[in-house]
Amino acid sequence: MVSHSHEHSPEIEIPEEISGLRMTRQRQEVYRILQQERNHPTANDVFMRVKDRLPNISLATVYNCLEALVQHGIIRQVNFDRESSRYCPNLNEHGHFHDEVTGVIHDVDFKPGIHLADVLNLPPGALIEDVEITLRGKIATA
Amino acid sequence: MVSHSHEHSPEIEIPEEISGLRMTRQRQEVYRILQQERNHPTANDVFMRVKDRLPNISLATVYNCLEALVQHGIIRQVNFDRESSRYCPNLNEHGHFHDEVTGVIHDVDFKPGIHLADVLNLPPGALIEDVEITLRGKIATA
DNA sequence: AATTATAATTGGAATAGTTCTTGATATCGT
DNA sequence: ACGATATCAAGAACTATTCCAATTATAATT
Repeated sequence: MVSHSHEHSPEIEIPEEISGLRMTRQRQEVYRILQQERNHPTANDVFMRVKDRLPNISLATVYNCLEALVQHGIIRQVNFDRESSRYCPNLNEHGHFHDEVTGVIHDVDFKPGIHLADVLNLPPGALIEDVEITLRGKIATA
Repeated sequence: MVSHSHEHSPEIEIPEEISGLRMTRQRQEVYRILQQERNHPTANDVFMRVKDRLPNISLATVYNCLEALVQHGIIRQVNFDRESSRYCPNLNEHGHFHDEVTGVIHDVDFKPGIHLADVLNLPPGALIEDVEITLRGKIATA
C-alpha cells in the first residue's frame, strides 16, 4: 500500500476499490481529473492532463481506464453526433446541452418529478437500460 | 429464415428540387430508399440497396447525398453511441429506442402536448437547434 | 518471502467509419 | 454552344478507437 505523505493540491480521497473495480493509480488519476474538471473532457483531453502526474501513461490506458469506469457505473460516456466521446462524473439522470458557439457543454436536469416514461410513448414492454439526451444550440445573449 | 425480397414498392414521386436542393438521380434514389425502408439504415446499408438501381454509384456519393439531404432538413441523421450513423426520413420531433437484442430501432414519439422545455431545466436563454433522444434496452418477452 | 496466477499497462499496429482529393461528367445560366 | 458551377466516382487519407503482444504490477497461495 502506498503511504501518501505530502501533497499540496486539494486532494480528493479515492478509495482503493469502487463498485468492485480495483482503483489502480491510473484509474485514480483519470477519475480525479473527471471530478476536478467538469468540462466533459474527451479521452485525449484526459490524456494530456493526466500526464502531469503520470508522465508515462499511454493513451490506450486512458481509454482502458475510462471504459472500466464506465462499465462499473462510476462515470458516464456522452456522445455528440460523431465527435469524440466525452466523459462525465455526474451520475444523476440528466442530458447535455452543447453550446455550439462557445463549445461549452451544460448538464441539463429533468424538472422535479418528471420521468422519461411519463413523456414518451415507449414501445410496449420496453426496458430502458440507457438514455442519452443531447441538445445542440446557442444561448441568447440578452 | 427470412426471405429478403425487394418487393415492388410503389414508386414514390420525388420532385426535382426540395428545399433548394437539386434532386439528382443519386439523391432521388438515396431518398427513395429511406422512404421505402424505414429501418434507419446506415450509409453502407443504403449503398448496398441503391446499387440495384445505380450500379455505378460510389459509397462516397451515398455519403454526399445523405449529407446534402440532412443539411437541407429533408432527412435526419441519428447516432447511437459511436456506431455508424443511421438515417431517418421521419421529420417529426421524436427519439429512438434501440432494441439491443434484435437490433431494431423504434421511433419514439412524445406523448401529446409534451414539449422538451416542459420537462427539462434548460440553461437560461438556450435556443435549441437540434435534439437527440436515444434509448437503449430490450423488450420484455411477455 | 518466494511462487504462481491474474490483471493492468504500454506502445504500436490495426480497424472502421467517414471525409478528402482529383479528375471526369453532368447541369445551369447566358 | 460555351463557360461556369455542381456533382460524381474511385481511391487515398484521416481520426477516434480498439486490438495485440510483451512487460509490469498486483493478488493469492504456499
